[in-house]
Amino acid sequence: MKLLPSFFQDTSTVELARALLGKVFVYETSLGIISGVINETEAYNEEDEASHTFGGNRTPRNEVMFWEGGHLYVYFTYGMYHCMNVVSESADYGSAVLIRSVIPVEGMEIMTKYRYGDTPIPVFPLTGERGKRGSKKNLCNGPGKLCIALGITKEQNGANLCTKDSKIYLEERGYHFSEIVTTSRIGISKGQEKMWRFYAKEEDLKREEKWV
DNA sequence: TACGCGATCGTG
DNA sequence: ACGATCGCGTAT
Repeated sequence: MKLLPSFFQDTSTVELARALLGKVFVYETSLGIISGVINETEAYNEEDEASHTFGGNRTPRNEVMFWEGGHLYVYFTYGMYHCMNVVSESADYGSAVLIRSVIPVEGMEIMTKYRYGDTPIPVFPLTGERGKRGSKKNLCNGPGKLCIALGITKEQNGANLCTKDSKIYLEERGYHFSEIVTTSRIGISKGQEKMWRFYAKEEDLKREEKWV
C-alpha cells in the first residue's frame, strides 16, 4: 500500500525526514521493480538558509518544492549528479526531504547495471568508467549514487508518489531501525547549526514479523 | 550574455 | 585533499 498524501503533508518537514527512515522507496521500471529501505535523509524548508527555497525563493528549478507534499523533486548538481527529494507539507510552501541513502531490497541486478553501465538504456553519466562493482552496501549510499542506481533523473522531477497508477512511490513494509542518529547536514555552508540530518546504520535494520 | 558556485563521488 | 563538469542564480 502506497503511503498517502497525509503522510507527507500532515507533519513538519523535519519530522517527515525522521519518519521516512525505514520506509521503502519503490520504482516500477520497464526492467523490473527496484526498491530500497531509506536509511539517511535531510530536511530543507523556507526558513533554512541552506535550502533552494530559502525566504520563499521560487524559481523554475525548485518549483516542485512548492507543490503539495507527496511529489518527487529531482535536481542536477555539481554538473554530474542528480539528487532526489520527497516534497513535504502543503502547496506554496517550499520544503522537501533529501534522500541521501537507501539499502537495496529488490532489483539489485538492475541497480548494478545502472551504476556500472551494463544497461541497454545508456542514460546515466559516468556509469561505466568509475569504481568497482557495488556491494549491497556501496550501491546506493549517497544522494548522487542512489539516483544513478535507481534510474532517477530530471525526467522523474515532479512525479506524484501517491496516485493509484504512479510507478514511483513509498511503502511501509515493517522495517525498523533501533537507533537513529541526528547530525548537521552534509555539503552545506549556511545552516550548519540545524541538526536536520537523520541516519541509521545498516546493521541496525530489523524487520517486524507482521506489518500493515 | 557572462561568470562563479554547488544538498557529490571516486581516486589518490 | 582534489578534480570532473554544467545547470542555475545573480550580476552585468
